[in-house]
Amino acid sequence: MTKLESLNPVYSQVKDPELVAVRRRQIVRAAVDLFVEKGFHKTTTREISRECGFSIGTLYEYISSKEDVLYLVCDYIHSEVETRLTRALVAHQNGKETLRQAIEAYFKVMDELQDWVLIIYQELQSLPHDLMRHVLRKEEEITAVFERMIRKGMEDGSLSVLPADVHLMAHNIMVLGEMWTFRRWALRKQYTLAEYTEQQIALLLQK
Amino acid sequence: MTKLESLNPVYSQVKDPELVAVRRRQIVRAAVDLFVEKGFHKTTTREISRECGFSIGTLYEYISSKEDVLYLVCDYIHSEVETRLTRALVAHQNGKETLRQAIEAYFKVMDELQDWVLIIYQELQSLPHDLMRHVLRKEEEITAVFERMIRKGMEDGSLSVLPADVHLMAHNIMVLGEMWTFRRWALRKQYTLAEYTEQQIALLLQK
Amino acid sequence: MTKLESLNPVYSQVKDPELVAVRRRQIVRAAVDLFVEKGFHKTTTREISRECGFSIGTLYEYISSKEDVLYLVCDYIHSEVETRLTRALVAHQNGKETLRQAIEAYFKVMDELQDWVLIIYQELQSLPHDLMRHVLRKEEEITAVFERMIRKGMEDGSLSVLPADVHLMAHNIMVLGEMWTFRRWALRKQYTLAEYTEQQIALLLQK
Amino acid sequence: MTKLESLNPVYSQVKDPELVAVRRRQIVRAAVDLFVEKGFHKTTTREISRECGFSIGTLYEYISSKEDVLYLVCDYIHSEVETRLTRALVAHQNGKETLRQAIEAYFKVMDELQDWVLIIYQELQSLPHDLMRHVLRKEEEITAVFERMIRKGMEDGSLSVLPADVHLMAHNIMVLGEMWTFRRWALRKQYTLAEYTEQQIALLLQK
DNA sequence: CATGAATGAGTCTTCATTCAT
DNA sequence: GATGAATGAAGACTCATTCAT
Repeated sequence: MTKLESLNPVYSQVKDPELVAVRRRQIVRAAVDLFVEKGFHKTTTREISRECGFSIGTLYEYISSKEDVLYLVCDYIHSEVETRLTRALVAHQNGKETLRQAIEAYFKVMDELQDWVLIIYQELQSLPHDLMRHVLRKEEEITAVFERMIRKGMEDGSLSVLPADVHLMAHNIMVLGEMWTFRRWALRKQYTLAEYTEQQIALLLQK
Repeated sequence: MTKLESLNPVYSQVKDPELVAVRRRQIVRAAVDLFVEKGFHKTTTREISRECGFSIGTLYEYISSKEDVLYLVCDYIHSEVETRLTRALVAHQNGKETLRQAIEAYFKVMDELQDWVLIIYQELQSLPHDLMRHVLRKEEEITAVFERMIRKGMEDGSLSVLPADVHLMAHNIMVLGEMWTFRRWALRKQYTLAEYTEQQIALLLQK
Repeated sequence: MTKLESLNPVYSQVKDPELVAVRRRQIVRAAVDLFVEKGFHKTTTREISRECGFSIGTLYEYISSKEDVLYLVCDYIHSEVETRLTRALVAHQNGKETLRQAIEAYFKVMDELQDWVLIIYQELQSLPHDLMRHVLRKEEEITAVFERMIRKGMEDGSLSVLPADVHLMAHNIMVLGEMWTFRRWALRKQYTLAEYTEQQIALLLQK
Repeated sequence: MTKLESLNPVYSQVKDPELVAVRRRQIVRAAVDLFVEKGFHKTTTREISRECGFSIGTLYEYISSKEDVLYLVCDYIHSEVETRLTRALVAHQNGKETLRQAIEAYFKVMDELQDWVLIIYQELQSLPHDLMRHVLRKEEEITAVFERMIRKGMEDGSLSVLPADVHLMAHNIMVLGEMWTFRRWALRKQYTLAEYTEQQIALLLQK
């Protein structure tokens, strides 16, 4: 955590890294709820500090702009996705089975964190360029997890995917998982998460 | 056009429908450019009116809130997508071939209008609920176009898709097309549009 | 009417005095209702013209500013008060009885036109100085009616009022009548119009 | 003061009640002058803040709408009337004499604060309903002061008023006092304050 | 470290009035 | 005489950010 913190592109006035971590966790928790409820633009810094339980002045001791809060939130959400995904991953005999379970786990995480995932989809654009790059890098890291799994399956012969398709397929898995959140207005009318997952896996892995 | 106008949820003070259509086209043209450049939130109504070449008062004769402009823009973009897609559609002997060409056409449109499509993805959330519904309905209409094509292919035997998968597949086509715009930060590094299209079609239609 | 019109301080583009009178009657009728409903400031000229049934351009053919409408309305209300008051006046044997009946009639008119009278009380201040003078003159004219009656009563011996009090008493009658409208929030809880009238007359004429 | 503050229907962002009181006094002082000069509608919030000596943002830390300023002003004026009236009241032997002196004092206050009283008469209508109720309640409280005095005079036999007339008489005193301000265009031509007071008392107390 | 009052540029929106047709 | 589209100054209010305490 402290290592991540030191890489953190968000500047803080306060020097005690322990305290910074604690306060930022508070900030993220408060902001996520508010962003879910009313979006980034309609949430004020005052509301965030109030929800955090400290003053607006204190808030600005730990960030240097409202966008920083959005970055912290996006970063946290990605971490949460990663954590939960990793936790759910179990190595199986063959790569195909591992991938199938990973997709299932991933879609489940998307469902659990749908409001949060939506924040990333909808508010990312409001980040300044350098902060956006950080977030996109994380997205790519998660994508890479799937890419590695696909390769595993190809190596052990359980999956037959063209080498040229591997990268794309990983992206597809990511997007089709996120799609469960950002197309929920259409998909929820027709599918449960289980049905959606099963059918997408079938299409992806070409039964 | 007048029929579309009458269905239009955006109120105008001005009674002449001809003029309303003309002015709104101006508004959309100006706003699209500005939204592409700086996003909806960072674009001011004054900038829009200035770009239109008329006064802020005149702008408000044709809309009743800034959100209306966003709606007009989203609506226009969807219409443009629909128009170009329809224009590109040619019936072929079998449904599979028609679908393949449709996907190709659709992806091409996504590429051409990528900045515009991005607006819908990024700013839709800023629409009031009733206006958002209108936009989502249009999205569903386009999705339905693909659904019908898939069914055609199933009927003439050129496509073998499970009935339960049809709806989902149509959504996947839509999303994988849009993904070319909202994941361009990753995809452009690896694929040209032609490559991307070819590979996605291969995956979708399971050669 | 045309004579009054010619004295009218409100300028009209239109030369046909007949038409001016007709249109202005429309304007007053529309505006009175709107002013009662939402007050002068919150009523727009557009609303007035819409309520009149003609365009905003036409409205401005018959007035030269929004304040003119207010003046026309105030003037009309005063005329209406005067007309109804005059209509109700019947000469009796003695002046005291005449006055008593006049007060009764006046209070009744105040009650009937309470919403209108309120407009004068509340919006008069929005008139430019010269128009306000016109309205106040009319108020004085009505006051003078009561003054003359009191003098009649003094002359025929039915009323004993000190000469120095005559003018003031007339003003008091006016104000106590108007008070029935502008203090209705308090008076209505305690009195009917009949009770209010009876008691005020008793106090005024010192039974 | 804090007790009054807690009953205050005007919300402030600022927590320190001491400071709120100080700033609001500034606001009232600035606004009263401006309202006297140009009326509520023609006074802008920017002018108020400028006159206060602080920024528009600061103004809005202590109120939440322009109407709040009007309420603060009305409230202050009433308080001032009450204070001055109370200060001037001296208990005399009998109730009639006390009342006479009270009326005199009240009329004197009306004269001193005529511009301020006029604000209440002319701008009250611009208050939202709930704020208007607060103001009217205060008006009733002052009215009740006179009512109690009249009853005192009835009890000690110095005044002979019908029980049914007490309430009305109190209202009449209030209105005839305020009339000195809102009919000054007519009354000033004929009376000095002393004359006006003397004659009204004579009429009210039926020599 | 924490506080929160102060700032003021910036935003959307309104609406009385004009004038070309 | 009638119309109504165009104008743009003006107004209320917001809110991210700072800085003295």
